[in-house]
Amino acid sequence: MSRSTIKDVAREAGVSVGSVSRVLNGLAVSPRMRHAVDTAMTRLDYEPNSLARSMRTNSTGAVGYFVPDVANPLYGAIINALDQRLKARGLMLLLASARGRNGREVLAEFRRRRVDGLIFTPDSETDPELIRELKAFNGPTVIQTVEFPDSFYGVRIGYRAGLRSATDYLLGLGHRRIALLTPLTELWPGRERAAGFREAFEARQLDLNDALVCPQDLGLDPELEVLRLLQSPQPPTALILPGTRILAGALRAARTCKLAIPSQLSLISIGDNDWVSSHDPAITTLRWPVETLADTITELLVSQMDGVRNQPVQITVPAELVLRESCTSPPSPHQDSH
Amino acid sequence: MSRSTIKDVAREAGVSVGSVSRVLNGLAVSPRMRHAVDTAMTRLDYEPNSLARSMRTNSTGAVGYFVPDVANPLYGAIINALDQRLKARGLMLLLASARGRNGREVLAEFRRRRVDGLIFTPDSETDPELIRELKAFNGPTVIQTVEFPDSFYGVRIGYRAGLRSATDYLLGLGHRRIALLTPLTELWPGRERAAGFREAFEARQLDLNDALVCPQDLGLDPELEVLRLLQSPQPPTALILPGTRILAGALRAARTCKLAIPSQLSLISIGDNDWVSSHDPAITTLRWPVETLADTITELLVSQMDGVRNQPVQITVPAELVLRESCTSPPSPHQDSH
DNA sequence: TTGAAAGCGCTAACAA
DNA sequence: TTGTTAGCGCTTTCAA
Repeated sequence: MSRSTIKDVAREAGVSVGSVSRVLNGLAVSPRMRHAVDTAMTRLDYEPNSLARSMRTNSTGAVGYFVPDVANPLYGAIINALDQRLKARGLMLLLASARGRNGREVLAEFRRRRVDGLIFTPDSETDPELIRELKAFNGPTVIQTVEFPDSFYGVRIGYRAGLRSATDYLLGLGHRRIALLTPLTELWPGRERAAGFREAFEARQLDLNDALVCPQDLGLDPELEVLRLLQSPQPPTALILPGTRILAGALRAARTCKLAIPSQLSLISIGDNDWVSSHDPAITTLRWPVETLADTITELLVSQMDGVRNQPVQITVPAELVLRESCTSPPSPHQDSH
Repeated sequence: MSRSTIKDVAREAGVSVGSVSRVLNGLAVSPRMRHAVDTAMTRLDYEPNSLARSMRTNSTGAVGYFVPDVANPLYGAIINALDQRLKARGLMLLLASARGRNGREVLAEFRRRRVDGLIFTPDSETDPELIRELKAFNGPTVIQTVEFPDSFYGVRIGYRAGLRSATDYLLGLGHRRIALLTPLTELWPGRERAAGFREAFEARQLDLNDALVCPQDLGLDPELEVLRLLQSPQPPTALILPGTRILAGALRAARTCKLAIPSQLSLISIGDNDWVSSHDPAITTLRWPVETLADTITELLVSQMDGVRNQPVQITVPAELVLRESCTSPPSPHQDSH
C-alpha cells in the first residue's frame, strides 16, 4: 500500500515536515524548497493521507448521498450531474443505495465518516428517531423528494402540479375515466401524485369516481393489474404510469387486450428515457428535470457550507410534460357500449 | 456537527478513554463498565470518528470503485449487487463515475483516502502512467472488463464467445449479411465483440465480407447510421446492436424503411432490460450476468484482502444469449432481388 | 478488568 | 522563509 509519509518526504528532501506541508498546501515557499520537495514526493510515490489531514482540518471533502436506488437511471443521471458540480468544489460523493440498507444505518455510517454534508432521501417520513439523528448531524443537509420538517433544507419534485397538468391534458382530450397507477400512496411522492391527479378532476368539476387511483405495491405484477383494469366493466380510456416496469407491464397488457395505442388507449409515463421516446408510438411523458434538480441540490448544499445560513428553504422543481404520440381523444361513447 | 469525542464519553462515564475504546470494540469489560459507557454514549449522541480509527488501524473499510457510467442501469445493478456483498464484510463502496473524471485523477483520490481495495475499469488500456500508479497502489485490486497486464486480478465479460454464439444463431437461421454495430473497436470490449463476430463466420467458412463491422463512434447518430446501412445496395438482413441508444435508433430506422421485425429484419441487442424484454416483438438479447459478475468481483477482492494471495487470475464471466422474438430466417433470396 | 500514555500522519501556531 | 512542536480522536501496548 501507499506507505510513505510526510516524514519520509521531509527526510528525503532534507527539510522539515512543516515545509513539506506548506508545499502540499500551496503556501509561500522558496522555489528551491518547492522543487526539492516535489522531486522527493515523486521519487517516493507519495500520496498525502487525507485521513490525517481531515483529522486536523475537521473536513473530509465528502458529501454523503443516500439515494433510493442507484440502478434507477434517473438517480444515476442525478448522481453524475451532482458529482460534476461537487467536484468543482473539491467535494466527493459518498454514495449509499437504499437497496439493502436502511436510512438510519447509512446515516450513522456517514456520521462516523464525518462527511461535510448530507443529501438524504429518507426512507421514512415519520420515524422520529431518523429525524432526531438527522438533526443531530447538524451540518449542511438537503432532504430530497420527501415531505419533512421545515427545519431542513429540501428539494422536491413538482409531482402534484405535474400530475395535475398531465391529467388535465387527458381530460382536455376528452377522456373521463383515467387510471393513475402509483406505488406507495402512503409516501409523499405517491400522495402528491394522487393529489394532483384528483385536483385536475376537481378543477373541471368532474366526477372523482372516474379518477381511478390504483396503488401499485412492489409485490404486484403490473401487467396483471393493468389487465384486470382493462377487462373491468368500465375500463379506463387512459393510463398514467410511473416507472419503466409498470409501463412495460401496461404495454404487454394492452397488447393482450388488442388495444391499439393511442386510438383505443392513451398512455402517459412518468420518467423519461431512450426507450419511452423511441417507442412506437413515442410515449408522452412527465419528465424529471435532472439538471435543474442537481443545480438546486448543489446550490442548497454549498450555501449552507459557505455559512450563508438563512432560514431553511424547500424548493420545488417542476416536472415537465413532454407531448408525444401516445395520447389522443378516447374512442367515441357509442363504440364503447358494445 | 457531531462534536463529542471518546474523551467526552470517558469523562461523562467517569472512566478512562481506553475503557471506552474497549466497549466500542467489543473487548472484555465488566457489565457495569459496559452499561456506564453505553449510557454516556447515547446521552452525548456519540458517534465514533472513523477517521481517527482508520489512522490507527490502517484500514478504512472503503473500497474504491471506478465505473464507466453510473447512469448506465447495467452498472447501477452491479453497484447494488456489489454493495450488498461488501456490506456483509463491513466494507463500503467509494464510487466514482468516469463521466467527468479521468482514471488517474480518481485513482489518486482513492489513494489519498486510503481505500482498502480497488475495483477499477481503466479508461485506457495502455497509459503506462496509469498502469504504474495502479501497481503502486499495491493493495487488493480487481480490474474490470478491460485487457490489462496479467499482474492484476481481473474480471472480464465473455464478449467474444457471446458474440460468436449470437452470430452463429443468426447464421443458423440462414442469415448471411449481418451487421455488428459496436462503439470503439480500438478498446477491448469492441475488439472482442468484433473478433467473436468474425469467428462465427470463419467457423462456417463463410465470406467475411458479409460480416459488416460498423464502428459506432459516440458522435454519430445511430439512427442515421442504420438508415444508411438499410438503404445500401446490399442491405444486411440482421443487426446486432449494443446499448439502448443504438437499439432505439435502429428501431426508428427500421420503421422509416418500413421493415417489419423480425420478418424482414432480425435484431439482437447487447444488454438486457425491461424495455427490451417487453418490446413488441420482444428483443433477443445478449445478457450480462450481473449477479455472477458481482460475485466474482467480490470473491477476487476479498481473497486478496484475506491474504490468500496466490497468483493473480483473470476470470471471464460468460454472457448469455436470451432467445426471444426478434429473429427469424431472412426473407428468401428471390424476394430480395426485386 | 482498568488506567496511563505513546503514536498513527498531518496542520498550524509559534519561534527563529 | 523555515524548523519545531502540540494535538486532532482514536487504538494499543504496558502496568497496575
